[in-house]
Amino acid sequence: MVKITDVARHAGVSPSTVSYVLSGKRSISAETRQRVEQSIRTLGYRPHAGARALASSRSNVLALVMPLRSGIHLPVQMQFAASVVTAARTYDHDVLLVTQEEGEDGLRRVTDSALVDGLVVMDIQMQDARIPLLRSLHLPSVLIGFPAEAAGLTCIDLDFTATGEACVDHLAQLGHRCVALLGSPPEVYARGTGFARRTAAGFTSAARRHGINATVVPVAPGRAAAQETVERLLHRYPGLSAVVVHNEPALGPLLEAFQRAGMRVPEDLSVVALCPDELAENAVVPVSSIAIPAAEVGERSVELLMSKLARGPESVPDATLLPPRLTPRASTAPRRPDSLPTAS
Amino acid sequence: MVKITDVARHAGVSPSTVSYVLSGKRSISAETRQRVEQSIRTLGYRPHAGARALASSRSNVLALVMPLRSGIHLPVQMQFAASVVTAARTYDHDVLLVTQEEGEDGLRRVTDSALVDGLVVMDIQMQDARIPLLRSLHLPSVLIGFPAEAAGLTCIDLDFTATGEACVDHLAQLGHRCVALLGSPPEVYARGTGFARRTAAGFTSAARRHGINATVVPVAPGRAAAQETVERLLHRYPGLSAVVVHNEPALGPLLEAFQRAGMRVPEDLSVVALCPDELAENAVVPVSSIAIPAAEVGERSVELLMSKLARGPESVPDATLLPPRLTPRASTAPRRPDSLPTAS
DNA sequence: TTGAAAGCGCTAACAC
DNA sequence: GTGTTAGCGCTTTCAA
Repeated sequence: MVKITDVARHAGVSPSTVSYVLSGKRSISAETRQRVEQSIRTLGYRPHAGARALASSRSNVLALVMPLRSGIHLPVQMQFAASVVTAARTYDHDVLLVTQEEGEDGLRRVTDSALVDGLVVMDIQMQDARIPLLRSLHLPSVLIGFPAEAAGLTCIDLDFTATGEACVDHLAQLGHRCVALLGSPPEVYARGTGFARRTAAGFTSAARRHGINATVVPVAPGRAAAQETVERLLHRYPGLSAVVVHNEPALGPLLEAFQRAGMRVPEDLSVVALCPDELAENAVVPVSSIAIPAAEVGERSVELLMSKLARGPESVPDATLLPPRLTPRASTAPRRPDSLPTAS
Repeated sequence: MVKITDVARHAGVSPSTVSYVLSGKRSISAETRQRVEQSIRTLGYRPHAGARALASSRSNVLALVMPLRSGIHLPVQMQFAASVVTAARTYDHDVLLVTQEEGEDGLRRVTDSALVDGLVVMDIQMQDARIPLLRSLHLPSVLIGFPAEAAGLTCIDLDFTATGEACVDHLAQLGHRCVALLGSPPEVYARGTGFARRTAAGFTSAARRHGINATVVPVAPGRAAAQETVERLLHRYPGLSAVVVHNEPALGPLLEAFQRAGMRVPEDLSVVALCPDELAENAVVPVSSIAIPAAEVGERSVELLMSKLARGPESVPDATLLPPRLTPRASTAPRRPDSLPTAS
């Protein structure tokens, strides 16, 4: 194994100079730098990670805590992991994979042993058992998603309020005057789950702004529930010409139910969904949609973490909300003049 | 931070004793051990990973090299990653995520810097550019899949020969006497790709053993090609009553083509596929299938790596082939007596 | 069965 | 702008 003293000898300098050339933590004359860099290259020197970590109390590794069991959203998760790894490499860091299942012990372990310099924690729940630990840690962390009590934590996610608004804006622009948000199961709203409420709030306020008739309807799981929801909805709002679906597993069943009710998409009904692009593209009718920007979330979360690492926790905002991007597909079209909404 | 000397003092022993209690590398009197373990617990001691790595030249981390871009097989990949991480934890190791895209440089980096003790490399190609490097490395590695030249490497994968055989055995048992293997695109066979050839070999030899009429047909990509392949096949083998599909993307189109040709599954045609369970379950007709045993591959690959680490490279076989497990679903049924094969 | 002490390879004062 | 050197916290001889 070639070590720093070998490089130093080869370049005719001291070990510290080699170290400083590598870290850039003090100025080095151009010619010395050249010589050292050349020696590093010809000797194929790579600093010993453990030694470096011990001496500098920096491992240059960050933990990515993610659910590895969950069967849903895999493409999104992978995209996310990929962008975290890629972004980390950009900052000369590696990524240690920690499973959600290890829970707080996992965090403790990688943290107490100084294995990692910081944490990116995915899949944050409203009431997340790890939050207190994360708060007490002296290591910086970035959370994907917002817990109920987010003050003092660095969180990042899609801006769901803006997302709800964007959906309505899109539909309003197409002339729709009566819209519904088909959302999560009732208990999700009851629980006060953040993203569901925020989407609904954005949806509602944008509708008000546009002077549009709007309603929010929870959708219980299952094909039957979807069918029933649609029937009731159409009965109650005969003028309905557009819906926003914020309930991934229900998207297919809902589309089917509308079709069965004689509503063609997009001729009779425009549909916007909040779901992964893959799902939207492969629906019976390709669905206009807004997806969680997984790659961007990953990249930004690493940037936030690196900033905290380099410039302290005050250097980043508590919350960063990524703007939604709506991809128009075949499921949204201008409202047909004959499908006027009934007076609200 | 609590360090080993703190524990030593607290327990009234020397640092080395604490170290030995932790590593078990020399015998400790029961009462000393008790005392030390108690001190460790009350102080919440966790060895510093870097210091340990430096002193012992073992990082207790292994690299998982996987493709993070690929859009296919995600569930399988995730399952695999999950089982690698879980198995690694079993051996008190952590997992560093390295992307396929980093290629040989990535391997060099984590390897030369002593970041990891060994490597699990997924998605090995027949002609894999990383093989020479992997060979020259002094670190142990385990490859998922078999390259063209596998001698001296530790490789693990599903036993594709046995898989081809198992499919035929299943069909023969159901009374089928004329079967076809609908395989990969022609160029895959031309390239001599290992798993494709091995499956075909197993298929053919089992058919011979059973005295069954068998043919192997490559399937080009695309819906049209599938349709054409089916038409030609049925024309040429009017007595065909069962097929094995070893071509994931073609499965759907092939099923459709058979249906269009008037062959109902399983009444007129039994179908076995080699694909992820998820795909098999969600096909038009749930398809009897053999899946790559991702979780098992992951677990076993870690076991192999740990064995090489602990007992040397000679302690493990070069090749480990996992036995196929066929899951019967609705797509296979006894041959109908009236659909007798024509004399071959 | 246990302790003392010499490093492991690097970084970061401190000195010039 | 560069060199000297004292650790970083642990493991592992060597010695008892």
